[in-house]
Amino acid sequence: MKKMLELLTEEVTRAFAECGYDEKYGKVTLSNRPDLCEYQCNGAMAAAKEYKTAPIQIADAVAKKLAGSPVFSMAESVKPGFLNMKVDEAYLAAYVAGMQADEGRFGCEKTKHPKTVLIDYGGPNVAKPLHVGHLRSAIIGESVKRIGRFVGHTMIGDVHLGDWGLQMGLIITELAARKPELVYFDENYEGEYPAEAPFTISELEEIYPTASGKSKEDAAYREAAMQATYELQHGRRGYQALLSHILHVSVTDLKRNYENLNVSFELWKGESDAQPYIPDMVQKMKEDGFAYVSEGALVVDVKEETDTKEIPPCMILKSDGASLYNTTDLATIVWRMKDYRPDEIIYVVDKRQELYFTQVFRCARKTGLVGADTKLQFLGFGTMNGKDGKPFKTREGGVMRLEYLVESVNAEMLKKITENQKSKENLAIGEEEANQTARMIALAAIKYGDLSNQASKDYIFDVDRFTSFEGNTGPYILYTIVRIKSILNKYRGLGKDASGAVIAGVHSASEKNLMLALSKFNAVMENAYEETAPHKVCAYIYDLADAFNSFYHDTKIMTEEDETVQKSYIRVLELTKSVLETCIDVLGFAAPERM
RNA sequence: GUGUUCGUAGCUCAGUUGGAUAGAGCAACGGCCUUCUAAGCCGUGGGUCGGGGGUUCGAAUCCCUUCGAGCACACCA
Repeated sequence: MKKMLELLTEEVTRAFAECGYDEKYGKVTLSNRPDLCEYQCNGAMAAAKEYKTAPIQIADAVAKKLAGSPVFSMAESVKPGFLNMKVDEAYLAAYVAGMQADEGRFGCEKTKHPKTVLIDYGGPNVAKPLHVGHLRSAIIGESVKRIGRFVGHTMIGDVHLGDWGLQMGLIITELAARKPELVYFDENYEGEYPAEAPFTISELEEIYPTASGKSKEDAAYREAAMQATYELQHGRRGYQALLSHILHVSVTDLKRNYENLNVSFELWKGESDAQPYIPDMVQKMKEDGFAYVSEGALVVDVKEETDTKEIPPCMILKSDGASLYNTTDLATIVWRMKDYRPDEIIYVVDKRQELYFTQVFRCARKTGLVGADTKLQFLGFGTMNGKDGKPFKTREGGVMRLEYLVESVNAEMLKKITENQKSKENLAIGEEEANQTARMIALAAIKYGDLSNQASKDYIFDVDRFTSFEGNTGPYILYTIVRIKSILNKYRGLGKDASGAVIAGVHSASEKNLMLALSKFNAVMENAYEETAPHKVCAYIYDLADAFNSFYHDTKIMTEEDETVQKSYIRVLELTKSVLETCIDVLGFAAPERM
């Protein structure tokens, strides 16, 4: 379906043309004076210059042409040269009915030019628990992926595991110190290695920080870890067997954690997967004359004339010949292009890495790793701060595990639900349902709290505010959906059925308002994808929920006596519910049945 | 130092890409439940959009300048 604004623009454009003015002036936008009108067109003021005519004269003429239009119930010209319009009720109702007939899409067409988009988010490290720093990447990335998918693109999420480097050597070294008898450390061993890992996830999570701490104080220990890293990377069998154990144990745990956040990845690739591509890539960069030695390191210049500041070259190899983060990221681009040929790669990363990624992107482009037809997009997100405005920490000042954060919000939510249940004897839910509901609301609180802010800005993670059931919060959105579900259940409980009915006209101002909000759905979704801006979906559902709640308040649906009108209401409710559910689904959470 | 992002109500944030009287939520105050979930709805108060200058019919939005804050600036990831 065409967007409402497109349809209105077509109509106004026609009027401009009929008056002899250029069509480009007919653009209709949402009104910023809702007290005066629903839509407006400012084209007359722009046209005034070209035609040397008073804007109000142009607006008058166009308004006259719009009189009697089936699209507008009101179109008038105002003071300087505004065109103010209200959409016709029957026209609007028909549009909304069209949305409903469009099962699952609600008027949002899939893109005519579907792209393959690889989206890199998550970025957890193997053997280290997820902490709050991983939260934003997961939440934002998942949402962008879902929005893209809804709009019709092929979205491939890659977790991009941190599974390479010294950390692996550290773990192996510590393990060797604790259990030297394991076959993995026997260089002469030639048999098969055990299928069972010699450690659990909690041991692993303890081993790494211990080893990391020791290496900072003990030079010999650090040396051993570096040696182990080297041997691992150069094919020592026992160490590679250990690596796959570490990976397996760690990834299993990571998957469980991400699942709790309703976040999933199509690809579980890591930095280690890029390593095989490094030698050829570096070789080619040298041969093509892009890479040269500077201060001992191999670098590629990425300066451009339009730069407002000196951009340092992109380093490919350190002066000791070792690879580094850049090398891995570039080699990752190599396999991504080879295996998936994406039209676009989106990096959902902390915004502090922006300069670094411009270097990598320029280098990839310059050296031909990606062609001009592949877009590399940096989606940087801001820091999650505590109530004090400083980076989020535990009470002790440490990094908070993501699991603990989620658990504490779950607990807080369960407490609130339990309290609330006391006042609702007839709606009381069991303990198990309460637990599950609490988790759903908690997730909505966390995700909505994050996503409703612009991704690129820092934001304050305020548990009390996010878990509040009042105002612009996730719980408020869920509550609205639950209210709708409740009416629909009651309606069906009476043995009634409105499934064949059509949305028949507008019956009140609040219903029109609700329909106006509904009609924006397709434009919002497309725009949210184009601007990779989940917060626009949040703003939309808040508006929609608000419009619904007003409608709900002054419309008695169950006691409506006119059967046709009642069915029409029910259909509007169903559509509102579907649109809200579709929206929260792309944001990555869902609504319970009751709360 | 260079660059960059930002500064909007007491607090947390929007602001449709230059439009009319700058909007929400929280907090404060006042109304609305014998009727579909009051986790709701309706209303009141609260602003030199950091300051100054400019561009034009018109600026929170674009340009300059100034003050203030955050962040980044090749062998970490």
